[in-house]
Amino acid sequence: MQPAPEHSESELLQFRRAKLDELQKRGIAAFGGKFEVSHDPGTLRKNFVEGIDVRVAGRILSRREMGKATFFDIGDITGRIQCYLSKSDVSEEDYALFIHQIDIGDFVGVTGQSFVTKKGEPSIHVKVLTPLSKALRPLPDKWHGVTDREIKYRQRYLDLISNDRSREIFVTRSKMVAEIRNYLHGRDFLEVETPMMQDVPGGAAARPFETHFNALDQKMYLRIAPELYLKRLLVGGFNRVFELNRNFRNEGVSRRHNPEFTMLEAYWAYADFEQMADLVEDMICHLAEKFCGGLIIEHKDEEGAVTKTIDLTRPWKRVSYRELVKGAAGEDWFTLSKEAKVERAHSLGVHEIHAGDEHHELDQKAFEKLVEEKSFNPTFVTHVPKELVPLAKQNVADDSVVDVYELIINGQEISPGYSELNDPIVQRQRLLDQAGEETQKIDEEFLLALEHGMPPAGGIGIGIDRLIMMLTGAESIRDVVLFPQLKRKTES
RNA sequence: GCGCGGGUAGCUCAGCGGUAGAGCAGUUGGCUUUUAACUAAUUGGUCGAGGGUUCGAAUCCCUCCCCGCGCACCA
Repeated sequence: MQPAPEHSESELLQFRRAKLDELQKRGIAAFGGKFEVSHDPGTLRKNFVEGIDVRVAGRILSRREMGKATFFDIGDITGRIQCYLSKSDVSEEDYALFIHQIDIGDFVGVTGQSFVTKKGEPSIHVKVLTPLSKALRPLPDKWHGVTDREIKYRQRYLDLISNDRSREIFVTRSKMVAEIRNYLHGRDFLEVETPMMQDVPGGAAARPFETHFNALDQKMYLRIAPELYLKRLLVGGFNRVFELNRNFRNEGVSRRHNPEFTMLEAYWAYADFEQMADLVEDMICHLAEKFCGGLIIEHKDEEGAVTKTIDLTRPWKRVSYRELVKGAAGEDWFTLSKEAKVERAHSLGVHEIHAGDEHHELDQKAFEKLVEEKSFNPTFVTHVPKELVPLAKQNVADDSVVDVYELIINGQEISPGYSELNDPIVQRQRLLDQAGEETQKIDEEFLLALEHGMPPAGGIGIGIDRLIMMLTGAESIRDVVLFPQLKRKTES
């Protein structure tokens, strides 16, 4: 891509260009090549050993010039380490080169010895400094970093360079995702990849993104869920299987929604939703203990004050949907007329509710506003009305509800779990009932697979982004997604 | 899509009808254990874009663009 055309290049950029020219004039590779490193900057500082030879590379993040000597910090995603360069160690010419041609923001390699300064700072006494890459633009404010949300998201690299907190979140996310895979592999789940481009977008109720397959001249959709393919694998004999990857939903963006989001789905043959709840509870606690220092998760604001505390101590509450709604909206809620429900909701401060809706929609609205958004500690909501969940088994004792849980933590749904519906005849009818109102196509290939026999199974989905938000205390999904979707920035 | 808030130097922000400001970064110096180093001097702006009101607009009005928050759709 070409750099954006500018009326007149700012002085800042001109100086850096001039420095680049000077380096090249002297035959120094401004954009260097291989540099063998013995340590990463942050790793060296963490496991510091004094008096050893080291070769470390990184970006210059700050510097403190003191005449004939200079301290500077180099760093990367692992952290930073201080370097000390003295005029007496290098030639006058080289020292001047460092002062005048090397900037904060440049990548350099340092060769030298580890030592500790008077003030106790682990440092590298630099003997050779190797320019590795010239930065033609300056870094954000060294103290405040980038705070402009738009720059944070559009130029995430600047956020990562300058904000410790962002760096920590994304490193933690990566480790958590790896640990989730380990956890499932350790329980003999096989990871698979199923189509992201689908002919019939199924497995959830959501508007899909559309695309076109030129070679076949056919409309395709980005998947809204992998569920119907993973169930085909249950039919095929994969008795423990999972997929951890992206879903796409063509809907609004918000603090809790990114149109592409990461979902874990796992299916376990011969299990039921309660066994899946045990699995999820154990897995999330495992992550919290491994990465968050325990089961008490504190969310903090900018100043470090605790704004929210989530207690993951087991066992987690398991309560039926109706009990929760009754507890929040009144014991008589389910006996009320539509109008009475709306009136009751208004009196409880819920105004986004309309008498024109079906009863189950009114119930769901009351649930979302009065229960879900106010539940921070984990709650497995069980016995959910069947209208809301067409792919789960109906309860034997009460066929108006399904054998599922919906796990609520941090005021959001983090994970649903089902006893999966494996009766092809009932499944067809349930899909038809839903398709009627949503005008969705039926995935006949999926039903064909079910007709060949799918073992009874438990299944889960876990919204990974929201899970990471909950565990890291991020307030917005954009703080746990490296490159969140933003509107195209037009010339103006 | 609707409502509210925001967009000023590379970054963080102040200014809110009367000559465009500060800190950091940058530039030129001083300083060989500093760490938001210190210190002297100094450069840097189509005030998001376009239109209007006014003697005069970063500031008031209109339209548009982008970001954030809330609502709606949804996980």
